[in-house]
Amino acid sequence: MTDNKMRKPVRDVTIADVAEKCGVSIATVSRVLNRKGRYSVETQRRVEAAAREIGYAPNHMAKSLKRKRTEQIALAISDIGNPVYVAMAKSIQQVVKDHGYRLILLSTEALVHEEIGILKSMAKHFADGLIISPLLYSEEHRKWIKRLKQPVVVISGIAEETDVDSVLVDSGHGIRLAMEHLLSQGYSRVAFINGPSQTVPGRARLNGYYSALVEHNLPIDEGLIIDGGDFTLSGGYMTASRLLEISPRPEAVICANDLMALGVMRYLGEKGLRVPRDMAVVGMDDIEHASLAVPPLTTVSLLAAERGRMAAELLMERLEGSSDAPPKQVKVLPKLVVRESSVVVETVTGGA
Amino acid sequence: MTDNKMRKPVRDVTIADVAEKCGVSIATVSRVLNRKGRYSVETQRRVEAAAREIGYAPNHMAKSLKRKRTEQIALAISDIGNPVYVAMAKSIQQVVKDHGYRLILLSTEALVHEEIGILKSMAKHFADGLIISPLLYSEEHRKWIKRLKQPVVVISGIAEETDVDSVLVDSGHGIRLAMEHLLSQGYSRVAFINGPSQTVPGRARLNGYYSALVEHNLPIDEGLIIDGGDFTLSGGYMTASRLLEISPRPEAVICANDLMALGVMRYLGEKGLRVPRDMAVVGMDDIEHASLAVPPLTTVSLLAAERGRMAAELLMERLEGSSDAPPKQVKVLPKLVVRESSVVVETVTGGA
DNA sequence: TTGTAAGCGTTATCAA
DNA sequence: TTGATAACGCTTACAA
Repeated sequence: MTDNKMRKPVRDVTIADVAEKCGVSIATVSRVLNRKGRYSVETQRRVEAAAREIGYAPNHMAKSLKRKRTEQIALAISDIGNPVYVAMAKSIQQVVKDHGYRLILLSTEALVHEEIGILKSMAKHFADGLIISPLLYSEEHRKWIKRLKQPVVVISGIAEETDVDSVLVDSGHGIRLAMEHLLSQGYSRVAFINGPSQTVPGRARLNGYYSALVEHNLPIDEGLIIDGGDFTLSGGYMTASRLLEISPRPEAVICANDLMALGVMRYLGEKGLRVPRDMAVVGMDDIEHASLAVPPLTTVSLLAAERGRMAAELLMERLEGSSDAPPKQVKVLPKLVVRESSVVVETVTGGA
Repeated sequence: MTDNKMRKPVRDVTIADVAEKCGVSIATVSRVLNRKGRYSVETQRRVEAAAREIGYAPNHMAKSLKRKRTEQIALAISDIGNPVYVAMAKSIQQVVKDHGYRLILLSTEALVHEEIGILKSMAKHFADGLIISPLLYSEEHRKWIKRLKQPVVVISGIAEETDVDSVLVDSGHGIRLAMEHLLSQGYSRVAFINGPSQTVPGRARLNGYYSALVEHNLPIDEGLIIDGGDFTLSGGYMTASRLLEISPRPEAVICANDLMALGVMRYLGEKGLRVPRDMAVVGMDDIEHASLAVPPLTTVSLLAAERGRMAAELLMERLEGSSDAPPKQVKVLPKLVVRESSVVVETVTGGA
């Protein structure tokens, strides 16, 4: 209301301005503002007052250049729409913030060249460290990660590479847990809807499915395997129709992730099939939507939040401590979470 | 395998190394690498070869300091777990990338002091521009935004502030659309589950509910209003019980967003109530899950993706063009999306 | 067409 | 306890 046409000042206020303002050198100002070195209380008072008064804010670019650190951590994930990555991001955020870093989230939209692009720009020093959960682990990934000066932590499936810190979870084993559970419930014809099979998680899960079959002396029927597309809700929904084309109809289906499982359940619901009575459904990831689905979805937790936390801690350790310790691989075990979408419904007659 | 203990080089390769390598000055290297100014083809060849050979990557901090631009845009959103913000982020990402900027996503976890923190650190020049969708618009927000040198675009409800570029949507009007629709379907006792009522969207939606009642000469019954907590799935689920405590039971419910509506539908489902037969449900936002819910959820789209795109374009315009043009406010109209969760089910007897 | 040199805003190493 | 001053790695006049 009162401010008439006052343009924002064109040059911004620097350390030199506050130095001049209170008649000390820029060195002193820097010392006071960073609480480094020695200075009198009186000087401190004056510098701080001056800084506040003229609205000084340290220039992050200059600081970074000089200190050779940006105080930023980059997190590269393939899809911010996927609750699993959201969970990871949140726990990572927590850890890095506690250590004084800002987390910057980079979404690659599942594009490999975007991932590589991020790796490349790490070389340009726009962050001090990187946590990446690559969909693919190509030779190019390896090459770039090796070349980087900053520490990198990979969140992935089983170890593709032992040269780099990583947090691993064997999602294939998760699929085996799911299969075991279904068999124990009496289901034996179990279909599998996979995500993109060329990706690391896609491949791991498919292999898990195969080895579960082998493990239990079940026949391998390629007709029971559906390539689901893209790990999304609508991906699951859209491929579900192919599930119903299989004949005889499978008794249960394992989906490569919860989002797809949810999509499948919805399709089944629309077609009038009841879960688990007409078909049992198991997912993977244990996202929030899973527990609130109707019926609540049985799933295999891959402990996303915990993996995130661990990855962040690994990174902080590198950043703050022994940067030349040998690479660490920390493993996490998938955990079966049984809910109603996969348990045989007995006639409820009150249990004793 | 072959690489024995070769430590990553401690100093990284600079423009000076390239210059030395091919016997030209650093100025020439800079010119070639930035394709600026004049140089012979021969020089270009040599510089480029040398750069590639010794693995030169421009130092982003130095470049930023000199050029006074980071080539980064910050996007501050309150919850990366909310699909609405994801949709926004994706379309913003698209636009800024096309203009050569990197988008960095900052999640405030709905904490106001985090929002302010981001505003403050903008003053430190860690990004060239900011898009923010504040939950609250306090005096402190205003103060900081005004002080910033970088352009800021606010994505919000109805204009709180005309001093800054903004993309607005009147979500209160959206609630009115929902109400109108429900009334047209014959529902008249309509409850309202709100998100946090101290937030901008919370307040706007509540006001929308009131004015819809007034508009249609309906009695205002505070008993029909539930403060839902936090705009999340489980928030909706958990408050749904209070919905059923209202007596007589409302015929329909409008939820302040889809996530909460989905939570409500699940609760109702568990309690054996059928939607819309026993209670109609309408949400807001039109997230992907809404169309795939059972039954598909009627909702009011607030055009998140489009608002994101517009905000980004506004920002790019500021950055590339007339930075002293008067602030722009662009408005977007909420749109009703009718699905099955709110339409009275006639006995289906085949249409003409 | 190329090179020299002056910054960008800091931090940090010296002396004073 | 303070102040000059030299970097940090780059861009960009200005000269040559």
